[in-house]
Amino acid sequence: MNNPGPLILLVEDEPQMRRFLRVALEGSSYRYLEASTGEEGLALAVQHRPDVILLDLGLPDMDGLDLMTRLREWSQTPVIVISARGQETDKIGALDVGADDYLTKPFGTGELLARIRVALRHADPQATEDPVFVLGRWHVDLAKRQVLVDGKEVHLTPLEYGLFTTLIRHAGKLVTQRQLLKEVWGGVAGAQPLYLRVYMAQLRHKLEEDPSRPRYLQTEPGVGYRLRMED
Amino acid sequence: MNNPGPLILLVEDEPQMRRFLRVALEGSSYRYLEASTGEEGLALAVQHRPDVILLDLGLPDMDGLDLMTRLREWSQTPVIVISARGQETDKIGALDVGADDYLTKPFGTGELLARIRVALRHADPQATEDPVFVLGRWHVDLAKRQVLVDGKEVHLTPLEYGLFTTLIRHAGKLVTQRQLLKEVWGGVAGAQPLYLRVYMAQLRHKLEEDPSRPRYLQTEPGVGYRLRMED
DNA sequence: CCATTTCCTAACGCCTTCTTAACGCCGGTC
DNA sequence: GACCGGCGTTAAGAAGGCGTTAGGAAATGG
Repeated sequence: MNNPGPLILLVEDEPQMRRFLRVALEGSSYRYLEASTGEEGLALAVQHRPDVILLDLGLPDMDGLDLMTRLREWSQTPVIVISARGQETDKIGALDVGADDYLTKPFGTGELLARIRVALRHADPQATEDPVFVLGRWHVDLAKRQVLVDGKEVHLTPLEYGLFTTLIRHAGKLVTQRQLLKEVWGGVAGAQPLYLRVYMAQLRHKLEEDPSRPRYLQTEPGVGYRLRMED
Repeated sequence: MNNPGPLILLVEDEPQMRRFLRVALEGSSYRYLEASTGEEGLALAVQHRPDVILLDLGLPDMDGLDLMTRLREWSQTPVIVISARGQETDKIGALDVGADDYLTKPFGTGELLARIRVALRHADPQATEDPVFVLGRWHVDLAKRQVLVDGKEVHLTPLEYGLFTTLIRHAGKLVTQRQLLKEVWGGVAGAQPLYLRVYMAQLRHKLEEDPSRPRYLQTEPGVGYRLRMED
């Protein structure tokens, strides 16, 4: 469950490029390592066994192709080459000594991340998980429309689920009664604040440890409700 | 079997481009097939099981991404997308629905061949079996359209099979009634939720141990159905 | 053209879900 | 300290959705 996320190794000597790559990887829940020379990169690869390697060919201490060759003597880790040189012979050379992809600078963050996903998919075809909202003992998979409490599935009716996910969408923020009624009941006339009381109670019974003292599903008297994020 | 060289499938509608690709592959000891439409491409893929597919996104009869999706339902064959569109969103979209590489026109013959070699390298030599979906006592061979329960073949009508595989394709996820009707009945007007009730009942009778208490084919009242994965 | 399979449709009873009402609790106000 | 409004809780009735069955229409295949 608490998968720490794939590990990416950057082998890149230019500080500017390293910063760019770091920013690209941050926020995508990847862990990453940095090396500024080929030798350092090889050492880190041996030590930490990254899931993907991003390799700049223009290194100061050794040729990128040599590094590829030495790496492939013992490791099948996917390598995405990043290079300023867009010559076809460069690409062919890198791909033929074992690189899995070749990106020419400049390139976009989105494409890089997509190609990293492809590389990860190749390494482990099974692992294609949905984004999951986690809070305390709750795991909510919006794609599956599934709610787990302590790993056990809890069934929610359409209105319960709608109310719950509306609060999740505005996690941490206060949501007014009017807003909840509009988003969950679809703006149909006849929706009353009473509904919220009833369904919040049902949600707390199904989800909260102590429904009478809700930890996360909190009431903001006279205004609305809030999904509390801090612990 | 004597290895006659990898088989490449070209899916490309422009004759000019097809000629170029054909020339690129000739002399490299590749065998190749050609399709000028998406449907033809899918048919050839099913029949001949190519080792690599070169796919042009700009097809006349169907969207390239749809073709990718339908192909990935049963096949892990590496796909190299070839496109005139170099937009980053195009690349990301194609890579995320299962493409293994993305080449923007124009490109060099050498690079294409190198990327084909990468794709062939990725293809696991021993993983040539049909993709089989296994769940409990069920074995579903998506390529052969064959369903086994406890090793015994169970016959499903086309609609039953379509409904079942649609749920398999979204295994674990909830599929709304609207979605099922659209994907199985093809968006034809007149498709009613009643159909789902009838065919789900038939599926449960043919597949579930206790049809009155389905273990896998579950109803989400008011929303849709789900193929439950966990036990 | 006939036999067989497959699909559509209607009817009925059961079950989940939604709505609504009643009541008790808590806090604030006069 | 009594009143009042907002909230939580529970339960019961209403409404709608679902499973099931069966028979006729349509499509399929020889």
